[in-house]
Amino acid sequence: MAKNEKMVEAITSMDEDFAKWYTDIVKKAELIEYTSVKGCMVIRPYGYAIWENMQRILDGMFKETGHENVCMPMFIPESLLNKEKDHVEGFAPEVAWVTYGGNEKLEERLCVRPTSETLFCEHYANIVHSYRDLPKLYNQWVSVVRWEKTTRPFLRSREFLWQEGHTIHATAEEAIEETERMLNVYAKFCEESLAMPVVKGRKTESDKFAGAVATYAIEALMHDGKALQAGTSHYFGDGFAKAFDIQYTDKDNTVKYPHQTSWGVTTRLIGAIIMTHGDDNGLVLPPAVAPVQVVVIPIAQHKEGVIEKAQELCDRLKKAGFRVKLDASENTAGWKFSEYEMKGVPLRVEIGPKDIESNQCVTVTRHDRKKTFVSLDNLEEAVKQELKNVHDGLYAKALENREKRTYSCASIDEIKSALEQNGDGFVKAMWCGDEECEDKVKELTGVGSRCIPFEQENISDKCVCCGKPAKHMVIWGKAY
RNA sequence: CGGGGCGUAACUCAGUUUGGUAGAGUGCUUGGUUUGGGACCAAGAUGCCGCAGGUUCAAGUCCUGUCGCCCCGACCA
Repeated sequence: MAKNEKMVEAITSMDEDFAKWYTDIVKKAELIEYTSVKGCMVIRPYGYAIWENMQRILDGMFKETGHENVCMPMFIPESLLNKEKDHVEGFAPEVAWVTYGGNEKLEERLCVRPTSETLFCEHYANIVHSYRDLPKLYNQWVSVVRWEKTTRPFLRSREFLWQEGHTIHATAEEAIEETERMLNVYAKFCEESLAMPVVKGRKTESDKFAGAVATYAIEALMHDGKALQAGTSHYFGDGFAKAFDIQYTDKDNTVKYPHQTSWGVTTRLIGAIIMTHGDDNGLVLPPAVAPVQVVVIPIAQHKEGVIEKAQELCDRLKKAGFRVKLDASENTAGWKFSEYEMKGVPLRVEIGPKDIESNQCVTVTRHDRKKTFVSLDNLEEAVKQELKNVHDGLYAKALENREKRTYSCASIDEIKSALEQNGDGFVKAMWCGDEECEDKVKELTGVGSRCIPFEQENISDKCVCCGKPAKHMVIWGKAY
């Protein structure tokens, strides 16, 4: 028991201080290291491997839906950024500027891309001339810079990695369809690869992307009851096309403006995984993106034949396509157990002299520490099943937390008391569509609008704030 | 940008009130004993005390300035 206490001491408990728990995890699981520039972090091999797995899966989904990867420059001349009014107003306060090249002051300053709509538009204006040139379905995997005032690893850093899809279409219908398609891709990815349930919906006018006609988002609920935007997809209409003079000649020989979209997810998703699945023993990784899915730990490894047998299991699992690691280091077995729990490895396989005698091994699932004795004859099949159990278990647990923390409220007082009694969470409440009411709800209750879910419910007929006829059910919450 | 906290060994921190040889635990290295939930013994290595001025015989400690980081708000992926 004394030993157990020591394990818990290593990480601040979630209940005691969620923010500190979070930073403990990112440091102790060796995901990141801080650098001398505020808000800029080193993503260490273990953290980066998670991102690489996400990239691989998402990139496959993008390719399947017809997209091509490109790479835009990282600098945007000020005049280019300024072309679309809403867009520049939204981003100007947080861009970083380059004013010198070597010792020479630049004629025109360059901003370090905070997002690349303007660059894609400039490019599209050059290459799109005919309906035959459409659509263009482009994506890029790059980093962007936003000079944030308050920073947190993965959740809000000054430089972050992301993918940004930018597409351009002949018709509004096609572009809207694309916007929805990619939002669905994100939702599918979150649920099937990250074991993270999400709510799909549309952002309110005040919350939409700078320059967009409509912004759609997937919203997830973290373990502490705060909401996290996990991905966004924007429909631009022809606003950018007009601002950047992108035109094409249609079949009917008339000149038209095309319609555009953009969509993105970022390394913030790593933060989402941590805060959705993690516990007081450390990180818990969904098997689909875990850098190491299975760790093999030899027990009493000094005894003859143990390491060899452990190596054999490791090789078999590798051959079967799992990401597997053997830890034959000098550390004690107990130390290794804690270490890989800290690092969130979904499944542990223990093999010792007693197991070898009876042709078995022990598997332990990370999220519930359930031990299972497995015959070595069907190791691969059992591991596959246990990894599925971890994924399903994580999803169920996350969903349960979200349901437990989702409150339907018909009045401001109901919102207040629900949050007070049960803690932060998603509040479902009706809204008249008026921005004044949106602001007032936030002011009175502390929760802001997260999205207008596609799946609507009728909580009541009246706006939760002003009592006038309601237009939508909105999900409200405190945001990261 | 407001409020709070903190910069001393790789990490966590003591030492600052009252100036006087730079400390502890963990980790690291070496050797030995251990090994089914963060083992034990012994020996060792490791410091521009964030940075720059100032006061003083003497500064980690006092004064002035400055930089950075963390947390909480407001804003954002």
